[in-house]
Amino acid sequence: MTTTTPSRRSATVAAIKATARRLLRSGGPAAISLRAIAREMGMTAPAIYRYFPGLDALVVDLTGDLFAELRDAVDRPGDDDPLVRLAEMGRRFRRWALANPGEFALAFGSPVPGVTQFDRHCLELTDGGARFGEVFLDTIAAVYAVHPPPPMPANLGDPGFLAALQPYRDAHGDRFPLPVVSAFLIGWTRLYGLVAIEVFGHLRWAVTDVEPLFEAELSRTITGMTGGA
Amino acid sequence: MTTTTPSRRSATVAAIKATARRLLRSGGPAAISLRAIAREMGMTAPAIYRYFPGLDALVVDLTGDLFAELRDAVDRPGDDDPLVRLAEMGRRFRRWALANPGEFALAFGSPVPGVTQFDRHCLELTDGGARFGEVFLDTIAAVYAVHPPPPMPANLGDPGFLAALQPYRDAHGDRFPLPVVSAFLIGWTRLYGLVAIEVFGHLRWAVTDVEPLFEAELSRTITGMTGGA
DNA sequence: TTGCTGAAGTTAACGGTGTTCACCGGGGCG
DNA sequence: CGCCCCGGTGAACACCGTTAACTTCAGCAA
Repeated sequence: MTTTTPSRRSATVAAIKATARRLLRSGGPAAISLRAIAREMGMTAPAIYRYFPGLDALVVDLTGDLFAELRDAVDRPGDDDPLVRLAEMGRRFRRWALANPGEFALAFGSPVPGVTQFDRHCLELTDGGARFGEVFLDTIAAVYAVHPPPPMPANLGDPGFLAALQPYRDAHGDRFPLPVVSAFLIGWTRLYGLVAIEVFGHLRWAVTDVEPLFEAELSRTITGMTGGA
Repeated sequence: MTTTTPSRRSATVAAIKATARRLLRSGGPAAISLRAIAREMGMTAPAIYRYFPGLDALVVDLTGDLFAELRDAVDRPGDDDPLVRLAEMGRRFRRWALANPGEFALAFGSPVPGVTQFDRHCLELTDGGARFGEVFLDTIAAVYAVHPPPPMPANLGDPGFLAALQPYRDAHGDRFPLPVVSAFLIGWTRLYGLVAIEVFGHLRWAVTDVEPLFEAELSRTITGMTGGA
């Protein structure tokens, strides 16, 4: 058990991830390569295997950090009306994604590369996704502590849907009532769609500035959470 | 001008794309490589350069085909109520995406690889995206020929938003009235979000079966197109 | 028939990638 | 002192895109 300084190892790990992050910022996810990282650090690529079992593991680890960073960037504890806070969280999410497109692509883009890492990827990042969703779930719960929840949409009260919620239940138990979960799923899906379609440029054939659409859809979603249709 | 059989060349082009498609189906977008294609065809990789200027061009070409195929898979000419037809188109889109995740990732996933091909990619596929959106625009126009359009959401009547619609206008002119465009943008964004989040597995931490959520959001969106909030 | 031309494919090579293996230097501990 | 093992190197293998030079061969013209 030669501990040396245990901080030395973790410092190198942090340096590796910082270098990977820099490559991600400048060249997108595909620019992250072990050899490029090692080159920038004045090392050789095999040395990184002392710290990570492979490139995939490094990327997954980095992505986990991104979820935490994004959670901090989005979370906005305050004593405002939770509805206002929720809207502001949506805007902060969009702002972070637009400012960090490569990071967004890593965390929320298309995985599907090799079927091999696909499962491992998802399993290890389940925690990140769940903890990220928690921030929104908390705020929506705060909303429904003030405003009455709207009537549940059809299909979302079925026992089949309740059974489909098993993964969520494993992560969060019964901490949130069903209307909160339902509102979260709808709101998060819309927010994801708006931001992903903008960051990935899939609406560039139609519109140059997505912000008006975003604001319209955001306010429509927020107001829909309290009794609207 | 030794034409030989001009069909021979186009047959080889088709064979190359078919092989690429097969690799895409079995191993995702990252599995498409010139060497693998050539290997499966009993050729060598440089031979493919007689037909495509490079891997990127091949992938872009293939993606263009996917847009056309998807348009055919989604389009449902019929004399039903256009609202019913629109809902069925949404379901067909989801079904196609779930059955062809790799293809969906190629057409609607995160680009962002190298900044180089990014622009070229988008420019060449603008046409595909626009022609694909056309199918939905047509149907929504048919909807509003029968049902009255809902009140325009805030922000989407601003002159700023009208100016932002320039790319759309370049592609489609003034063929569709503003409420049609507005309803399309909202509906398409929601549909994209629902399907992408499911295909990419970003909701697997919460839910095993997205279908109830999809159906709830779909019907909410469809009904919202005719006077609902 | 001969000869040219151009399309289609090959081999070899360069630089890039992840990953594995054998090796080695040096610091902490028994 | 001697051992061990952590962190690093170098070489190698297999894969990738891409380029250049070369061959092969069908088809047309003189």
